[in-house]
Amino acid sequence: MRTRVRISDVARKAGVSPTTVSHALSGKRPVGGEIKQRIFDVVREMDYRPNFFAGAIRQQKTMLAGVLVKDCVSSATTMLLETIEAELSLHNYEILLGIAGLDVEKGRHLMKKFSSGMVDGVINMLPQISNTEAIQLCGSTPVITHLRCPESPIYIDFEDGARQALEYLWGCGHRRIGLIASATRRYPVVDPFLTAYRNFMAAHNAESLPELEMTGNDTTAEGRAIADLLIGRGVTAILAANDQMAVGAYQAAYARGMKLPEELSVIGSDDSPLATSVYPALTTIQLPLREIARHTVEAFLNRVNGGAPRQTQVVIPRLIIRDSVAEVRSGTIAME
Amino acid sequence: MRTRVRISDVARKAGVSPTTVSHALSGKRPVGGEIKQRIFDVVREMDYRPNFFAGAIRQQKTMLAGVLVKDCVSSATTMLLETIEAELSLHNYEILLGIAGLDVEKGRHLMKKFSSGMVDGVINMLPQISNTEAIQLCGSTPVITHLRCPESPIYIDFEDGARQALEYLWGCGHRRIGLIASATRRYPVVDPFLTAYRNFMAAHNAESLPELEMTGNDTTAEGRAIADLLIGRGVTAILAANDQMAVGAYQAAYARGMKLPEELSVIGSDDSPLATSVYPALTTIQLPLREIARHTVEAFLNRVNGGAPRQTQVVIPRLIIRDSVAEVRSGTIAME
DNA sequence: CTGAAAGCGCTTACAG
DNA sequence: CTGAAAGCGCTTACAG
Repeated sequence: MRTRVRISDVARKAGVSPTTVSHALSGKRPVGGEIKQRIFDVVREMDYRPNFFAGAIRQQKTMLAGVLVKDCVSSATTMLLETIEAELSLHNYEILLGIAGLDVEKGRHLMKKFSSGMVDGVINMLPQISNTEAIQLCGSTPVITHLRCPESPIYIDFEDGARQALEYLWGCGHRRIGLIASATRRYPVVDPFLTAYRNFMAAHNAESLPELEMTGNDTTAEGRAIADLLIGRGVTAILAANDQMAVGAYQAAYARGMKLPEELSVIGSDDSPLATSVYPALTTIQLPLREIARHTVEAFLNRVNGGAPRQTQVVIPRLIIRDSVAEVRSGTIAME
Repeated sequence: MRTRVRISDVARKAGVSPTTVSHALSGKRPVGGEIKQRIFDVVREMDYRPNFFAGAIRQQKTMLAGVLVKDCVSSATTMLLETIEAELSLHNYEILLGIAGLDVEKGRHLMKKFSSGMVDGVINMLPQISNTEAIQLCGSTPVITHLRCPESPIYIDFEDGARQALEYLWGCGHRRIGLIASATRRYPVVDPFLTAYRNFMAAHNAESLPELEMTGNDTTAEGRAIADLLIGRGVTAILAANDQMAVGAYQAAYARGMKLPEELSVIGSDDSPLATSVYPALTTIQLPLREIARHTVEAFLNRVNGGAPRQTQVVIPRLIIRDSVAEVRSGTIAME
């Protein structure tokens, strides 16, 4: 029972050569009608399945993409992973999944292991491994680093997304807007949310208000603590660099007995499932995931097939308006 | 550049046979100190990495576990996937990930593909594919179906978890408790939450209150709609079969301007990241994930190594008390 | 239209 | 301690 049936078993039983069985199955060469029929019958009867890797080793292709992620729980990764999977499976690629946490060593280990012939190429989404290091670790196996570097196939214009959010808040009369930027998103240089914030305030002749620019580590708990500080400093609205931290702002407000969105407006980023789970539903910056996945996979396939790296594609997020932003009461606007 | 270096390249350069290189690397046979040194030097210099599958095919082991999941977004799957990964990687197994959605055909396709020598065994977590069908699809490749069947290595005693939650609510004075059971969890027979609810009410000489037993499809939206009905029927507390639906109950209450937990107590299940993202933090039933993953992986390895299926292990969830349950005001208790 | 033989890149009896 | 040869299960020139 535990012993697999091989192509030679099928050949023997069908009274032909393995070569013919192989060709009948792959269709790469014509095979006589009657013989073909007999082969298919035997295949069905014996439940023969060609050993995938025996073929792969001969053809020098595994049809596997190694995908390295930090975790599988945070919604940003998870949503991306799922769209990338969908896109890859369109091209008959399966995913060899590596979950490395923030452990540098585990990341390196996995990348080396994957690139020893296990996969045709790897997609590096690990924050702890730079593109340069990834290339070195992967040797002759092509690797693309997902974001965070000039060589990434995709550049998400977070700055524009943040600008859209700020414009919307401004249009609703908010003048004292708190920012919770992300400490992990440092490409280019600093979190684009911070750049957007400063540029926006400058463009509107508002003071840059450094006491309202904060940076958090992406968790709800941190979002809550920072938001509490910001509320203490009199903000009427908060823009957070991800939904987790935005939801932390909800908690800070609720803990003070404030009403949302009347007493505090909040905007998040990512449009994770969280955004529609909380009350009121969170207005948030949505990433064009399909587009991102498509470009990423295209770049991956291109590299796997020996093409040169392509130009980075710029992608623009979009503000999804839900129920977490209210107009500032006229009294407050007059203050301006 | 794109051409890989083979063991024979290393052997030639080091002036030894491939056999010796192989043994030096695997350590399966003593190799002379000086020669060994030379081999290691050449390996480093040429950046040689043994082709994983060439070895695998010879050894009839791929060290890959095929894991089939419905999605990668819902937190229950995601948390489980991550713990299983951690456990598998302890045994040097990597995960070949298949995301099948609810599509029956895609699930079948992946299972067949995986079992054609790609993996040593598969872990089936797809609701749409029963254990019987999985076994048939996998042929000679061992497969274990994660939950939902008597042959599963794990049985989570959801009924006991629900009982704990009901007892806690009862102890806080709640008498009119609404239930939102899960439509997808039908093993054994019906959602154990429903069984627990009926048994509990019977044991406390309470009427079974069929108008308070509802079933939802696991989403926040559905949880909200059902909770709205239940609130209309005068419940003081709601027990939901997952956190998503529990959070839907939050939304229903907030939409009516009710205060949580004073005017409505809520308990969820799974202890997903959502539970600590909402306000007030959700009291919920926690699954012993580590234990589940450990047993599952043990069963997997056992089957892969030719062992017979083992007995199902029963695992008990545990109520995590946070801030979403309040005591019923004395006036209401008097009603009893 | 069909088959015998070589080869993918390794590992492992077998022989020394 | 070392190497030549066979073999893992396929595919694909090569020959007919």
